[in-house]
This record gives sequence, structure tokens and C-alpha cells, in this order.
Amino acid sequence: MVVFAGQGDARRSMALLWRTTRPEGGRPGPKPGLSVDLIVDTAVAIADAEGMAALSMRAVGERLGRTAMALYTYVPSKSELVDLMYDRALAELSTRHDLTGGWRAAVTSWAQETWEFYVRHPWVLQVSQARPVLGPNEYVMIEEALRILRETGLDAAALRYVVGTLFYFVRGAAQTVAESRRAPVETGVSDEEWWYARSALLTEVAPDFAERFPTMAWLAGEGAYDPRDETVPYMEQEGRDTFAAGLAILLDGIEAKVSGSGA
Amino acid sequence: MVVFAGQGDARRSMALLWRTTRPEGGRPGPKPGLSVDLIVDTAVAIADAEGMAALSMRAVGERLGRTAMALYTYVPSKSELVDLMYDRALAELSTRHDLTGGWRAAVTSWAQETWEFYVRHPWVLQVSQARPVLGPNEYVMIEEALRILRETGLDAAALRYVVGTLFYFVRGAAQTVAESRRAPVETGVSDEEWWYARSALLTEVAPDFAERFPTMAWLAGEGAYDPRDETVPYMEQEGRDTFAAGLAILLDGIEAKVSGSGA
DNA sequence: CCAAGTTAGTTTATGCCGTAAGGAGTTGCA
DNA sequence: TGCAACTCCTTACGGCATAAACTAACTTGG
Repeated sequence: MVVFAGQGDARRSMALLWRTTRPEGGRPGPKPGLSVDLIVDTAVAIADAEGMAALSMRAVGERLGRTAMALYTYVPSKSELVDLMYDRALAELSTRHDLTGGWRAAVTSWAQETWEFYVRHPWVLQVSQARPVLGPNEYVMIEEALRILRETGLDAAALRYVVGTLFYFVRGAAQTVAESRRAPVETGVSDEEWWYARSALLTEVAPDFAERFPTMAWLAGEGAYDPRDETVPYMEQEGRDTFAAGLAILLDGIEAKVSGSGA
Repeated sequence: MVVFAGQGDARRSMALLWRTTRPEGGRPGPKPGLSVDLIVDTAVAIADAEGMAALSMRAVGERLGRTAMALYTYVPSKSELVDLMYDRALAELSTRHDLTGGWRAAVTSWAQETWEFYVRHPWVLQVSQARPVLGPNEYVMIEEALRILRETGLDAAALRYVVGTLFYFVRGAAQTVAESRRAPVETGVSDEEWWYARSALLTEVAPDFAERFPTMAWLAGEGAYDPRDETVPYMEQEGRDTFAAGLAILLDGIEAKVSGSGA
């Protein structure tokens, strides 16, 4: 049974995100022992350390020495709490990338920082990108990307596409690495163990691998594996490299569009 | 408490994915009333129609006139079932894109088809990209992308990056549209209703929007909104356009790399 | 100063979920 | 004929979000 979210709910949720609550001097009743900020910070700490799967109202309450139900005084629901976590986390991103070196340098540093942010908070990528949360910090983030890329001189429509494409790429590239960090925490099996066991099973289950997947076999034979730093898990190294190289490709494409449109 | 997944579990799961089970003539016990295929198909149907959130063992069992526990005779766990769903869905993708028109045309048609696939099965994007599922059809999909792009003549390392970047982009672009289809199904609120209510609240909660987010305000003023087909939800139109334009940018970047490396 | 009303937080309960355990009925083979 | 293997069921457990009803702390109007 899906309950239609009423207008009132939406208003309360926006008010919470944008912090439009009056000072509220001297009210009756016991003094609040918690606060929305405290709850959100605690929830973020849990998600960072133990993954989104470990985030429950009970878990947050327990860390604060309260029951799960106590949180409902401050936050209307778990999904609302997750929205607040998301917006809080986004506040970490810087908002003033230097444009004096040209837009390409600025975009690169923006993308790098954003990528690191996602990797640092892997759970953020699990927050539904469905309807955007529409919190203040999400707007700040988008505004910053637009501000930088407007420097290219592209028109409004092109700017939209370019920013969208950049977001897709950064999120996708971060996702690979984020998951390779999340999985060990949540399953207790390291990347190395997992891949080792899995690839052994693969040859067992598909002995004709090389004939069925010739290009993959060629790629593996080409020694494209390059574990230059053995302390970095394989997936993570791969993700980093793809990010750097992919970003260059993307920026080349954007540059072509910019000079093509005569900017 | 996370239980370490043993080797035996992994072997069983790979065997299930790759269908390496002997014919099994005349065994004791009642004839199976269900089959893995039937269960997986039913689960896919539920996920397609009602979203991943509605997919439960009880729901699948009920559709088949069985209890939830009956499924465990065929499938060891829900997460295993989801892996099987994922691989089954991937079987829809075609494996022989025409290369006679050059790699760019082939990549475009591959990307288009893959994008449509994700949009058709929005739940696929929710299946963790953590440790790849490693089913046969995932390999087929990757092999096809590699086969097409090898036509560029890029070396192994570059090929990896390019394919990775392309995947990130297609998934990201599809995600936006997929969510805009998933959300109404799961929440009962259409895109239009939601955006209308939300943007009204936004001006209420941030009356100084134009000063705080000048580039976004400019973009909105530029009339970048172009609802050419009113039957297509806004988010979806935006997603489609970004996909087409973004893909062109990406391919331009790849082309630059190809001619740069003297292929 | 006290009763009324408001609020923070608890306990209890409902209805979901995945799945462990054990039992009932069915079938093929020794 | 009996046994082992098999499918499927019922029951149960511990988890989840959260509704409802309650207690206790606090402010304020009379």
C-alpha cells in the first residue's frame, strides 16, 4: 500500500533541509536531549563506517543512548533522515574552484574532488538519484559545476548536456571504487580473496573461455594488469586509472565542441 | 554478524549462473513443480512491473502458487536470485553489432541499445555493481563492447579505459531516466505532480534563489526547457537529450585519442 | 502556586522481511 | 517392502520501520 505523500509532508521535509525553523524561544515540555544535526551526524558516521546496510533507526538511537522511536521526534522518517544525511555530506565539497588557469584545469580539479568525495562516502551513491533531494547543498554543488563550465562559452542547452555527462561519468567512475571499498566492509571478504576464488571457479565453469570471449582473452594476455602499488586493491587501481584517462577523453570531447561552436 | 561466504557457496552460485548441472535422469522424490528458470522469470516480471522494492521471496512464491520457502529448493538465497535475474535480463542484449559502417556507428548503436535496456529494466541499475556477478551474459556484454571498440586500433590499456568510461556514461545517463520511471511506480506520484509541488516549495523556502544560484537562474531563464513532446515526462526528455549529446561528446574524445595515437 | 497543555522519550504492538528447522507426503531403487 | 532422496509446507526467530498509547518533564495562564 503506497500512501500518497501529501503537500504537508513535502513542506516539512523542505523546511528541514533548508533549515527554515524559527528560533523557538522557551517552549513547554522537557528540553530536547538530541537535535537534528546530532542525529544526522551520527547516521553519517554509521554509514561511513559500516555501510548503508547497517544504518537503521535502532542503530542510530542506540549510539545516542535512546530508542529508535525517540528519533521520530526530530525526523519524520528514515528516508527523510537519509535525505538529510545526503545534503549534509555534500556540504564537504568546496564551492570556489580557481578559474584563473582556464576552465579545463578547474573542471579537472572539480571532478577530482567530487570523485574523492564519492569514494570517501560510498553510501552517497546508493541514495536514490530518482527525484533529486533538492537540498541546499545539492544546489550549491550543481551551481559550482555550472559556474566552471559556463566559462567554456557554450550556450545554455549545451551546458546542460555537458554538465550532465560529466556527472554521469564522475559518479560511474567513483561507483566502481566505492563498491570495492564497500564490499569488504559489508561482506567481510577482501577484494583479493574474492577475485582469486572467483577466477579459479571461472576456468572451472567455462573451460572454453578463450574461444567464447576472444577479445577479453586477448586483453588479459596483453598484460593490461598493472598492479603498480600492491597495497591498493586491483579494482581500486583500475577505477582510479579509468577515471583519469576517461576524464581526459571527456574533456577532449568538450574542447572539440567548444572550438567547433566558435567560442 | 557477517558470515564468511565459503568456497562451496561460491561454487554453487557459479554453477547456477553458468548452468553446469548434469541432466539428472530419474531421481527419487516428487517431480519438481517449479524450475530455476520459472522462478527467475517470475522475479524479473515482478521487478519490471512493481520495482525492486516489491520483490520479496513471498511475492515470487505467491505468483507461483507456492510459499516463499518452496523457492529455497531451487535457489539458495534471495541475493543469488537477484544475480540470476541480472544475468537473465542481460541475455536480451544483442551480441553482433554491425561493424561495416565503422566503429563509431557500431558504438552508437550499442550504446543506444544498452541505454534502452537499462531504461526498460530500471531495477538492473540497482543490482550492486560491487563485485560483478560474473554470469555468462555479463561476459557476453563486455565482450561485445570490447569487440566493437577494438576496431579503433587502440592498445589494450586504452581500450580498457575507453570501455569503462563508456559504461559509466551509459549507465549514468540511463539512471536518470530509469529513476523517473521507477519513482512513479513505487511512490504513486507522477513526475509532473512531484516537480510542480517541489518547485513551488523551493521558492517558498529559498526566496533568494537567483542570488544564491546565479548560473542556475540564468540557465532557467535561457529557456533551456524544451518540452517538445508533452507526453514524455520532463526528466525523461532531459535524460534522452543528454544521452544523445553526451555520447557525441564522448565519441569525439575517443576519436581524438584514436587519431592522436596514429591509428 | 497550581492545573492545563505541550513536549521528549518510552513501551508495546503490527506487519513486513529473509530464512532456519523440522515435518509430511511423494517417488525411485535396492 | 523399506529406505533414501526429494518437494513443499508450517512454524518460528530476529530483524526492520513505524503506529499508538503512555509517562514524565517542563512552561504558562489563571
